[in-house]
Amino acid sequence: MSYNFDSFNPAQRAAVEYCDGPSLVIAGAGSGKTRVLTHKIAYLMSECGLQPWEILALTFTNKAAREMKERIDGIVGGDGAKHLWMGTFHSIFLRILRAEHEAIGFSANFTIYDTADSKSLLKTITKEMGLDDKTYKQSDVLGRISNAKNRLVSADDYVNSPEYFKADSQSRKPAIGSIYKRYANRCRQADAMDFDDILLYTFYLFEKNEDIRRKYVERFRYVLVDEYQDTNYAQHRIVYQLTKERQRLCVVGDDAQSIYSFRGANIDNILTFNKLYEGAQTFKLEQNYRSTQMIVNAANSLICKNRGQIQKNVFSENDPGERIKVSEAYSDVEEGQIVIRQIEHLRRAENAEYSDFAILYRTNAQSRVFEEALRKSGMPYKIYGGLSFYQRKEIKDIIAYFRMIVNPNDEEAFKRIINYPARGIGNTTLQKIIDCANNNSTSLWNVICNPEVYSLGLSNATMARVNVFRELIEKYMSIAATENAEEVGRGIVVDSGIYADVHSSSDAEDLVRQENVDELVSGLSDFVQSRLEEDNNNVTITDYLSEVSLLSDLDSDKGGDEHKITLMTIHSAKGLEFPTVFVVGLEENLFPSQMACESMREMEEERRLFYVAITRAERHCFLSYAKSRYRYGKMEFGNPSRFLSDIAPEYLDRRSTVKSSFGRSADVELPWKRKTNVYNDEPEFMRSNNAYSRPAAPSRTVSMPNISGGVSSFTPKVQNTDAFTPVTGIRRVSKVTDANVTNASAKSPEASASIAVGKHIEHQRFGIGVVEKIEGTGDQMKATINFNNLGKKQLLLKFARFKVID
DNA sequence: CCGATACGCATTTTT
DNA sequence: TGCGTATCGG
Repeated sequence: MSYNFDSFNPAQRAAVEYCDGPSLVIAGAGSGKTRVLTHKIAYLMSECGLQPWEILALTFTNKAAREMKERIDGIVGGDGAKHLWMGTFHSIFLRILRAEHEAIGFSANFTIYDTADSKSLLKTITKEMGLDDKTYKQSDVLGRISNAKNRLVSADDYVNSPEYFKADSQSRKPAIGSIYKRYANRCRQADAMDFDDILLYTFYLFEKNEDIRRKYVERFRYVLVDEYQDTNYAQHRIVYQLTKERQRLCVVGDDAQSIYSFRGANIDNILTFNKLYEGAQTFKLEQNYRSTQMIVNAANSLICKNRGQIQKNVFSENDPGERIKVSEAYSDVEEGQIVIRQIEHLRRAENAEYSDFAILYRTNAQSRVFEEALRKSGMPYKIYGGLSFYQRKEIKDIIAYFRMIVNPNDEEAFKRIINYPARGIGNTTLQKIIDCANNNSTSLWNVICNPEVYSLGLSNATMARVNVFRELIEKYMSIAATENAEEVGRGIVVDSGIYADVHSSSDAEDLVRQENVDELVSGLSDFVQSRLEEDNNNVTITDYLSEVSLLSDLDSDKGGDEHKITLMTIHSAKGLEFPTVFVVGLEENLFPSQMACESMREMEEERRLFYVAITRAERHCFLSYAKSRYRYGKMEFGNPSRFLSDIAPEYLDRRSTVKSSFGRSADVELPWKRKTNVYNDEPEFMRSNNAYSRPAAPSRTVSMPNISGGVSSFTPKVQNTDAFTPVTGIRRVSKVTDANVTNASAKSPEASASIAVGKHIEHQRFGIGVVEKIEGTGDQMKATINFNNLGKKQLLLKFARFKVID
């Protein structure tokens, strides 16, 4: 009956066991946080009598949610985890908003605008309002709006707020309020929400509909929040709405690893948790099981330079380990070589795998040099970051068609595809449609569906072209509810002319587009397939869209990427660990970033970022900086990062540091030492975003054409197809042609016939498992399979792709 | 309406 | 440097 806590330390165990009231788990880096979280959920189910659907567990990534579910199934056995309400804030609340759409005045199929859609709409709006789009840069304006929403400030609140108006006026952007107002109206008109709206509307849904709030309070008998240090105010308040009566919640996080305040995360949520939830128990997980003592100590000595943290004592009882090595390189290229030499050395000395290494940097642009160096030396690597699959133009175009079919009022989708592929509808025509829609407070789609009502004033020829488009969309709208997503998707890709368009030429660029389109279609096919296997319902394009709208960069760990060196930004490395980590580019104005030097808040966030970087390392951690590097095509000279001197010297090995042969010596007279620490922190209510650009720091750029010639010859090709070239975003290794896709979805009647309880089968996606139960007959025949890696799943044999192996 | 060329401007980004 | 957008000419 009692839970097995054998392998837990006292703090971990206490954190798992305490379920009666609010609790805050401060989980130092590498302290087994995920383990506590997953076991706590298992414990709630097995020891506290909670059903999985009575538990709400909020994470920050889809990947985290997926991995935790798998681990929970592993602990509990069976497939209970799939009934948990576990997912990102956005996906969980989107689900609730769709169910309660009437209460917020949206239709059930409202669209989610991604950042590009939002910016595009803002651009349209600034133009309409006759504002200068240099003063009202879309990214700035969107940042402001986003920030307001994250603080639960609606458009109406905003225009009525003297503070916001004053701040905007001071930065000479007094119209932001009216832009926000107009933006919000347009989103509503288009039946669309942006990412931040998901939280904003959830808050208002609960705030204004007590009955609905009660319903979910009743449902969620226990609430858990992971990465609490990265929640913003809106998320924090929503959690409070759901937990204030019962107070049964557990938040887990580490204030020292808060690195997303630029996106609105508010570290105060975790720092003041005990005030909001009085009597909350605090548990500190302080033993680090990941890293050597040296690494932990070095990280501690760094992070204690920040103020205002929760007191804790992270320690390691692992090997003492070796000091952190610091290397100085003359150039960015040499820095790459240093890293490579070190990898070669450790491969020989410790028999290390390529996958044991990670190269972490502050900005994506830094990946170039390492890519080049690794390619030259023939080492396999993979790069994370860059354009995700769903951000590619050809993919966005297709998705825009899907969006139109599901919600024809979607203005951004409309703008994107009205003339793609080209059908002779230009900007003038589009502008007329938009103006007309604005004047009549309706959607673009309504305007083209009722041209006589809204007197569009288009020529007959143009109107005819518009009608072709309208009929195309209408045709698919009418079949979207009954046909499955794959049929609809294939149909639209061909019918719209996209297929012909990407096949119109065969240069390298177009080949990539073709592959992407094929990949989307095969992804669609996979999606339909896996949904069909698990239940019998029709899988529509609406289902598909609601699945992909919150999937930004599809976690590319699909396989085939083992045995490779990992290159990524420090931000994306959060939560990961590697035996050996290289933190590169430790230079002033790069890390810490130039942008962070004005405010202490941001400087401390940079320091936490460095802390995160170091604590990714299990055994070896290497730091490096280059005295010169190419930036924006120019050679720049830099100084070593102040962070290097933030680490206590007894944990560093700076032997390899060569004294500078030109310029200033690294350890003497550093520019920031002359500065007193006066930071211009913004007023509290507009903090933590990038909405206002700061005055640029004086440039120290020096042009050095002679040197630049030599170095620029390393410049990699843009489009590369050799074997080591990583593909950013997701990749499916298999090339799936039309024919293959159809074959792949074929049923396997022979397999279904020979299946029996006790037999082993190999499923195409789920791997190997044992048949535990068979029920139903004919098309309804289902089997319960216990998969080795995934636990139990019910499959509908009619659709399942597997073979019997014994 | 589309292509070519010029300009300007650059963090981090789980959603 | 190199990408994304703005503008002009066909």
